[in-house]
Amino acid sequence: MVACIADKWSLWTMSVIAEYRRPMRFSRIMENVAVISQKSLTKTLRGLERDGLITRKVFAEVPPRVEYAITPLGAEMLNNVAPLWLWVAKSVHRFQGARAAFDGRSV
Amino acid sequence: MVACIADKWSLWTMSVIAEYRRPMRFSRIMENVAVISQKSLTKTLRGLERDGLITRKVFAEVPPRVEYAITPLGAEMLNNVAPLWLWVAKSVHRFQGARAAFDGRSV
DNA sequence: CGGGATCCAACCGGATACTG
DNA sequence: CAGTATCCGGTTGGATCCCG
Repeated sequence: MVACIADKWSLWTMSVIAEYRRPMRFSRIMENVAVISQKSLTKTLRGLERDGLITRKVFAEVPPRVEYAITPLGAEMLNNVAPLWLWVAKSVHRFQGARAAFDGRSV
Repeated sequence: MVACIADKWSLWTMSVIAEYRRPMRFSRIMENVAVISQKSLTKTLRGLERDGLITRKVFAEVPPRVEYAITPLGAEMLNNVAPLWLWVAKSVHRFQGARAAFDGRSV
């Protein structure tokens, strides 16, 4: 549990919902998380909801409408992940350098 | 790549090596990461070495000796992960609360 | 539209056995 | 001691079909 940090899609999905700044529908989320399959998105959203990071609101309409939104806990988590994410982005070249050296040394 | 953050064992392994503050042998690492299998530890260490987060030094002795140590990049990464880790630890009860509410509501 | 159900390939990680 | 090699069950995630 709380796999939302390590999970392949969770952080990306959360940031998409958070940046939208208003309730977001399933299909719109799927557009923005791009290559995710609908099965994985469903599973990811359920997990996030389960952990209290997003809310899920179903409207009894035809066609159905379901809206997702970030919770305070979710927003707080994103804020806490941000610094690390920025550091990684800033340091990517160092990882790549190390990787290249490693791969090259045994040629 | 740079899966070292999401990976199941990488962070734990890194922190064990870092806290040891001197070169650490394979078997000692395995003792401290407790339940890890030796296969997974080997794979984890190789990945960390590949990303430049730890060093691996092999001594031509019998029996063999291999020593691992944290690199500056590795130490820096741990420092950047620490705040998030602390926040998660501090907030675990909130996740648990959300989880309990979610599980209980559909009974 | 927002899924659920099913099938399937790929991968992960543990257990065990063997080795230089 | 520090791995490598093999097997194997469980999970992940995509693709497809169906449904209210």
